[in-house]
Amino acid sequence: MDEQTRLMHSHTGVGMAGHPGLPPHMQEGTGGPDGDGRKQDIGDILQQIMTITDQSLDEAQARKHALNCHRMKPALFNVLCEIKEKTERALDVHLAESAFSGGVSAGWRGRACVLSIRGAQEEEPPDPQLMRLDNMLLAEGVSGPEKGGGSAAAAAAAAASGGVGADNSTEHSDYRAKLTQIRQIYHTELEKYEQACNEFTTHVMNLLREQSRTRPISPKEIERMVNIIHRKFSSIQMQLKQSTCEAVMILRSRFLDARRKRRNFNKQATEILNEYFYSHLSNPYPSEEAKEELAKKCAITVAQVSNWFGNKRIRYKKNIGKFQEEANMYAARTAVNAANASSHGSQANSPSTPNSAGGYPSPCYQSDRRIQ
DNA sequence: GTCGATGATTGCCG
DNA sequence: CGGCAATCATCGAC
Repeated sequence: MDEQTRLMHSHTGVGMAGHPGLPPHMQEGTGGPDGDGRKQDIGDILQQIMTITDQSLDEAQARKHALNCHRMKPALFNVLCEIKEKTERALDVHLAESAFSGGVSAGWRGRACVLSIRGAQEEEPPDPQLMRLDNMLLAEGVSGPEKGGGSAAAAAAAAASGGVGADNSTEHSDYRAKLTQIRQIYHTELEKYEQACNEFTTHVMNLLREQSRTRPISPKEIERMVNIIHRKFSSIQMQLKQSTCEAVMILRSRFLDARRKRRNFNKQATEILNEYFYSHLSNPYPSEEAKEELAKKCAITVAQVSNWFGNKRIRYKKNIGKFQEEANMYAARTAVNAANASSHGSQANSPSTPNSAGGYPSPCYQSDRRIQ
C-alpha cells in the first residue's frame, strides 16, 4: 500500500492519540468531549489551512506538518475526498490539456496542479497521420530493423529512376550513409524524448504523491495525469517523426535528382530495344504491354522505353543511311534467331510482325554482313 | 576540350 | 494522351 492510499484510507492509527508535534496553541480545545470544543477545533484547523499561504515558507512547512499529524486530519481528508468526488461527477470539464500545459510547468512546485478533471481518458483511435508517418519511416528503413537500413528504398528509388543497379554503388552508399545519419538522429532523439517523458512522469507522480498528503488525489487521477503527459510527449514524438519524414523525403528527392544525371543504358538493354525496333521496323510502336515487357527485360521504366522509341524513331527517320548497318545487323540476328527457333520447333520469341514494307523504309538485308 | 551519341524534357499537334 | 520535333544536358571516346 503506497503512502497515498494509506493516507486516504487510514481512519485509525496515525495521530489519533496525542500530538507530539503539535504546537501548544493547537492543543487547546482538543481534550473535552463537548461539541463546542470540537467546532472550535475544526474552525481553528480550517482557519490555519486558509492562512497557510500567508506565512513564511518555514512557518508554513511546520504548520503543514502539524496539520498532517492532527487527529482530525483523516476525517477531514475523507470529507474533502467525498466533496471532490461529487464535484467531479457534476463537472465534466475538458480542460485537462490546457490545465496541463499552463499548469504543471508553471505550478511545478507548490502550486496545486489542476488535475481533477474528467474526460481525459477516452481511448482515442490510432491517429491516421501518425500511422502514415510510422508506415513511411518503416518503409524507408528508418524505424525498422537495423541491418541494411534504406538499401531497399534506395534500390527502389534507383529502379524507379531507371538506374541499372550495378554502376551506382557510390551514390547508393552516399544515400545509405545519409539515411543512416538520419536514422541515428531519429533514434537518439526518440530515446531522449522517452527518457525525458519518464523523468517527467516520475517527477509529476512524486509531486502528486507528495501533494496527496494534503490534497485528495486518487490513483485514478495520477493515472489520468500520466496519460496526459504521455499524450503530450507522443505529440512531440509525432513532430520528430514528421521532420524525420521530411528529411528522408528531401534526401530521397536529392538522390533521385542525382540519378537524373543521364546514364546510358547498358549494352544488353540497348540490344533488346534495338532488336525490337528493327524487327518491328514497319511499325515501331510497341503497345503498352510490349513496353512493359521491354522495360522489365531492360530493367528500365516504361517511360524510358517510350523515350527510347521516340528518340529512335525520329533519329532513324532523319538519317536512315546512318542506321543502315545497324539495321542490317539486327535484321540478320533476328533472322538467325528465327531460324534457330524454328529448327528447335519453338516460335517463342519470334516477332509477330517482322520487318516488312511499312511506315519506315527497311534497309536491304545484306547476307554477306557479319553477324555480331 | 571537342564532338558525336544518347537519354530526357518541352511544346505542339491531332 | 501519345507521338513528333526541337532542344537540352550529359556521357564517353578521342
